[in-house]
Amino acid sequence: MNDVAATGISVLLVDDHPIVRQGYRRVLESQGDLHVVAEADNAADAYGAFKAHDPDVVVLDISMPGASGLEAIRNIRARSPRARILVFTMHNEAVLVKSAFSAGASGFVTKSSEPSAVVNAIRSVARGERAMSDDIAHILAEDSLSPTGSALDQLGEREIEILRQFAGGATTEEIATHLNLSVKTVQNYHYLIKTKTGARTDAQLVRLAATCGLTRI
Amino acid sequence: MNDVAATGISVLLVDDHPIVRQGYRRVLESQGDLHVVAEADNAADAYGAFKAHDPDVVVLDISMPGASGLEAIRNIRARSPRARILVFTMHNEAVLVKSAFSAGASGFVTKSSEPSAVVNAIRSVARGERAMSDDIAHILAEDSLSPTGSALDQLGEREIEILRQFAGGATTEEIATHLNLSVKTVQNYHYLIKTKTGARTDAQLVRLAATCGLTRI
DNA sequence: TTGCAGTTCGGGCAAATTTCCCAAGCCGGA
DNA sequence: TCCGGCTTGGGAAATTTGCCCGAACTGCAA
Repeated sequence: MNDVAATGISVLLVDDHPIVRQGYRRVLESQGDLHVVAEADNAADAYGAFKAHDPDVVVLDISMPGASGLEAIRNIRARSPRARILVFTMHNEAVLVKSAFSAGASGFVTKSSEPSAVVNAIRSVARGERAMSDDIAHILAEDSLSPTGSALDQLGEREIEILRQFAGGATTEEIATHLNLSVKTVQNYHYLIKTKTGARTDAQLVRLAATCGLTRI
Repeated sequence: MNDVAATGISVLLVDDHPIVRQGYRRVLESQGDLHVVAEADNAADAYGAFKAHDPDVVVLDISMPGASGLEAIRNIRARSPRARILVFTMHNEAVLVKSAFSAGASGFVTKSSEPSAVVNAIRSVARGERAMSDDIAHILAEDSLSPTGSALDQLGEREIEILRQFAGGATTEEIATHLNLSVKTVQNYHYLIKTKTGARTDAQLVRLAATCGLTRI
């Protein structure tokens, strides 16, 4: 690992908006100890940039076109398990946060956070600690009060199948017919899937299914 | 009007993410002729800041909580018809662009644009010209050639806004709070949107919003 | 063999939401 | 001026959700 104390923290910025990257770069560099050594504007380039520059921390927005940011996290971590990745996005859904962490992220900070919170999160992640912004901690705390599991891997075979059809746009009756189940059973699965994944909305369920590759949009 | 040539261009930044504002501020100020004289983090404060500082250009992200950005545009223009407003957002839906211009915006630039395109757009708008980024021009052109409008074209601007938030994972109550509406009204919009678009399921609605670029997954 | 744990399947019932229908206010165009 | 569309919400019946429950079936291990 780099000698962080002596050389400062090197950062790889991944975000699809050029001017946003430029803005972050200036904010981070004004801190003195943070140095943006590379940028990438999509998930596919992120790993190449990571390999080329071996940054201490990857700061990455998961809402990007093309491959999902979650995939980028998995991609980088699979080949460089010591990589520190800080997710930095406007989204604050519990499902997404949990997916990001289980994909291998070290931190999760929303864009609503103060700049100081963001740079502190970068420093924490560089030290190998876990970091998240206050709003994320709150959402996760709220979510953890119900004895749910983590994300999609907690679902059984049937639940996955029903989630797939549901996210594909099928109605409850249609799913019941397809699978020769009673409507009530499908409704119960629907409810179970929501509680297990922590989704509070059907829309969140669809987004989860999409980000996990269960359905294509 | 201010003497732009002699004093430079004063800018009011409106965006709900503190670090994003900070980033823009640094990028713009590095240009020499652009000066950020005020910031606002929501549509409600935008007009107050405008009145207090009388900036040459308002740079505003329309995807904000609270009153929609479109409302902020109308708000400012209604009371100060000479205001120059440049919409600066990640969204690139033709419907949104048209709504923004008819609300009184002078320009529309996406965050995918190069920083140089953004600052040039600010200068154009300050000179009283209309400005838009290349991708927006392309989308508008494409849209005007298609005989069959997108499914979103039949929706009003409120419906679009509610659909965006819904597809983003917000609950009915959250949307009602964000937009200062009764839950009942949001429910009615939800129903109306479904019937207008022909979606029979919330999941289909999310997919529609995603394929139309209203939301990203 | 027994027993435990997990998955699948569905009933029940109160609470919430969806589905329609309706109305009033506002604004822009004919 | 009148018409039509958008926005905002009330009302009431129909449906779904949220959360409880039990039962059958599986595999697995003691």
